[in-house]
Amino acid sequence: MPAPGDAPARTWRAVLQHVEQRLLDGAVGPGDRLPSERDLAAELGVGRSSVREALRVLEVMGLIRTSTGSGPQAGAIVIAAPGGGLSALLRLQVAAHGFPIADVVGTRLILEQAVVTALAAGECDTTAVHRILDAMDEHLDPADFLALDAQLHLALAEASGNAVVAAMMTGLRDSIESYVLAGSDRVQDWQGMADRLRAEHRDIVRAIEEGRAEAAAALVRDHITGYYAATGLADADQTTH
Amino acid sequence: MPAPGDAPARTWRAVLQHVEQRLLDGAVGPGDRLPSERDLAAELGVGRSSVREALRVLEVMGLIRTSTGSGPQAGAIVIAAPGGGLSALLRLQVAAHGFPIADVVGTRLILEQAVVTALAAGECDTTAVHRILDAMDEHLDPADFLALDAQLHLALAEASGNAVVAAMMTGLRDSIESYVLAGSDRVQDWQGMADRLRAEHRDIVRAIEEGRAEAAAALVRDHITGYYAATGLADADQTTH
DNA sequence: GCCTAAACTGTGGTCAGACCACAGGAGGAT
DNA sequence: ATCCTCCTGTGGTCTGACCACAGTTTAGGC
Repeated sequence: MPAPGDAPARTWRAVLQHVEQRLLDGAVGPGDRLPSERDLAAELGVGRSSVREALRVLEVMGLIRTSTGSGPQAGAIVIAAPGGGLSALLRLQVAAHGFPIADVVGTRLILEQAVVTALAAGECDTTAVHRILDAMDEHLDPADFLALDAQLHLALAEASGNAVVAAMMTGLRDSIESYVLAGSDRVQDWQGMADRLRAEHRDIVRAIEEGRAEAAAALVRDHITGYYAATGLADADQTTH
Repeated sequence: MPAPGDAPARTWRAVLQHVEQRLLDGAVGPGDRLPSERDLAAELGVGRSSVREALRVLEVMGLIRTSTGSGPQAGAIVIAAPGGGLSALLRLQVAAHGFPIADVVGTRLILEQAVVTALAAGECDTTAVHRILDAMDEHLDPADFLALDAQLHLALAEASGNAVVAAMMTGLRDSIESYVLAGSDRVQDWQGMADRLRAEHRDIVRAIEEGRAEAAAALVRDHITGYYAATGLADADQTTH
């Protein structure tokens, strides 16, 4: 028996489940095209609006990409791009006060520490990381600098090989991007702050490459909490070890 | 300059941004009602279909709840319920092979360890946890047992006070619920497995209450990896310390 | 005057049809 | 062989209509 507050049969949910089932069956996978909206509607005996609402959900969740026109690239094709959906979800929840910013930062802290700990423990390819590190020496504009900073942290997450962690970290970062950017305005000596962040980045990467897991985790923790403290955002000092 | 592949002005996105802006402005918050679909359409000068597609997105992301009828409880009401949206997102991504199950389990491992570590480090209320613990002594059916197990882990996450972590853990768990359930069929001696899980749960809670953070983390790691190993799912032995 | 039941209003949910812009393929003209 | 035009099918959007539903209002009976 389902929960008493179960939804009373919404058509678009049926469409969603149908597509999800196709996904689970393996009938369609990344790269494949979904039937056209009109075909799907006729196949399921529902209106096109219901199909569209279901496809809209799949689109914002990063499961499909829709294109107009004709040919093999047109229509709804399955892409499994988790990043965008998570970012949108977290950003909206933060906007609606469902997620306190402190909790977002705290979660990022947990994931980042786990990432560098794992990287330090095993072999990993840091060429992409070093390229971003070098690029950050050039730029001085806060917005560009922070964009590269996000890329750097994402590169570390991807190097750890866990797609879920990488997607979540991207989403967490994106969801508070505007706050991070606004915080940069409150920094008096941005040049000094940038230099400090650069140095901390290189310290972290060095600790990873030398296999000092505990040190890398501590450096990351200080790196993140330090920036948020300096910019007047939440201290976010919880759920850390 | 935005990315070259920027979406060419989709109407429903404009509606979404409009609502998001209202959320950010604080013009509407949890508990408030959104304008009716027809009013919103007229206000923005768009069709009702576009409004509906935007509201559909907000609904699946757990931001609003829609009800038919009239009165104060009808219409689209802002609720900031992050759990459902995250669960749906992760479940769909797993279905579309965007997220390997091993990565989901690995991420859960990271978060659960962080949760118990934080709980052991500070004071926390474990009455809700103990209630679930006692309830698990009664039930024997695998499905019911695993449902209570999920509740237990969720209660721990909520006790840590981080809403984002709690929501993510719920989502991660839900997204692989079917696999976990299927795995229970492969267990020869379910009674023995249940007893083992019960004992492990109590060990974990005891370690938390006694402030043994390192031990609690280790117990949680063994608890989760042990079950997945016994049920033939991914060993998921990555990004742990 | 009070209570009950019917009618009303406004809501989301769904469908049908229409039109548009767009991208590719088919076909003929050069 | 090349280029150009027309055609087809796609998603994107709008409009109008109808339904089920839940409150609110009103009319009716007592």
